[in-house]
Amino acid sequence: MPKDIAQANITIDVVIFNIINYQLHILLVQRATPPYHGFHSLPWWFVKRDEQLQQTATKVLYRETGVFCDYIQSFGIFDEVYRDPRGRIISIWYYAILDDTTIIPQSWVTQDRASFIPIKMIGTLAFDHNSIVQKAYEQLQKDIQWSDIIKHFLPPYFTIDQLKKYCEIIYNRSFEKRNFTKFISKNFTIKKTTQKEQYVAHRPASLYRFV
Amino acid sequence: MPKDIAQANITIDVVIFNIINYQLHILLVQRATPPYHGFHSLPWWFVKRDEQLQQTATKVLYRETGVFCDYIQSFGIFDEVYRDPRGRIISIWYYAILDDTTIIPQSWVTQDRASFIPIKMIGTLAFDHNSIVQKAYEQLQKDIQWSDIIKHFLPPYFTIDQLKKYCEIIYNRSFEKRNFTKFISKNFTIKKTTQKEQYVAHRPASLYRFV
DNA sequence: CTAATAGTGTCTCTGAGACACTATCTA
DNA sequence: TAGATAGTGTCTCAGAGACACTATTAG
Repeated sequence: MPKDIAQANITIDVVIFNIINYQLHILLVQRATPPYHGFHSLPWWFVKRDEQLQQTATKVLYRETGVFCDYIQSFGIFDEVYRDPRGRIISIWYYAILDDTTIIPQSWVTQDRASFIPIKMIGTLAFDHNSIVQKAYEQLQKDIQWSDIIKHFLPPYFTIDQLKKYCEIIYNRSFEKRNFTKFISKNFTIKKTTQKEQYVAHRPASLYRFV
Repeated sequence: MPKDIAQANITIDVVIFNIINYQLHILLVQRATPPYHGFHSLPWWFVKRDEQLQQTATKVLYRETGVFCDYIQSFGIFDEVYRDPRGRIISIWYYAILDDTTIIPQSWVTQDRASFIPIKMIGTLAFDHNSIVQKAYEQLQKDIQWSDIIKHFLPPYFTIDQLKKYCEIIYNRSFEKRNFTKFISKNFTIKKTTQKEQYVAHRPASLYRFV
């Protein structure tokens, strides 16, 4: 093996999406040290010797939320040739989706000041994290067109109206009820259950689930 | 920095696409050493200390073809936790597009037995390279929907029929001439020139170019 | 003129968008 | 019954597909 091969440290940055109160949120951590002291940044960590990248991403998610999720996906790489004496660092970006019934434990595994911030309220982040968030959001919008990924935002049982609202949030546009119903019954593999929503002061909607 | 952080070597694997004689080809190299001795594999190389990943990808392309191209794009990562004493290796996948007028120099920079193989003729490749090629092809098809990437396959001046045939090759389906004309004039930024194709025994078609 | 492909007119069909209607539940 | 949302019927419009037509070149 040639002598001048890069020996890089690898870090995983994770953009964690969650829809709370019908608003798209992202998990951010407040930095306690320079640089960018006090600024929000994406949660990240180093890949350890015997870890797959995906494992590290899962661990970063767990460390900040106390939960695991079933959808975590790589969407890009950032490589800057550092002159840092500690060596070169390569960042690999992941995004993860949490469904809105996930209960985030109150006591985090770490002491990081992590919180979900509405994506529309995000200010200036540390490093180039604003552009990473933007790229993750664009990737999410693209990926959702090719699959059933939207289901990872939803609880196991949901109403058509809820699915419609979640789609509207991700796509940042509105859909007409009738046309939306026609679209999903043609393009999604969802199934009507015999159950109905409860505690509503009107005709209750049927609950559906992904099959 | 913690002690148990992965110090990985990074390699770049490149899937080089080219349309030759109206067939989609991929550049493959015949392996001269075990493992998979004699099998075809994708061209690859290590990232050097002071190189950006993209630079390495460009160099891999140059080394095998003697040319540079203006479209080269990352589309995935492969990480296996090697127990190899030389250390961990992470592979980053790129795909590149060459246009069909590119003259590939006869004497390669390296002595690798590199050749363009029609994608439909590819047999069993070394390692998991069959699945990488498949992923690259899928990514190419997706990316082309969002942009003018098809132009990188084409010479600077081309006819509508040529553009149509190239689209048919990438999408692996046929288009109807009239509808295709309507589609591209609405969705592509191409411009008719005053030039016409030459040496044809029939009405010559106008030449177009991307703007 | 003929042969061949370039390039266009227009009908159909499918699916998104718009909007009004009926259905079914609680209070 | 009133109020509210669930769920459906159907018209319109834009774009893809199909197909036949006219245009223009070489020989």
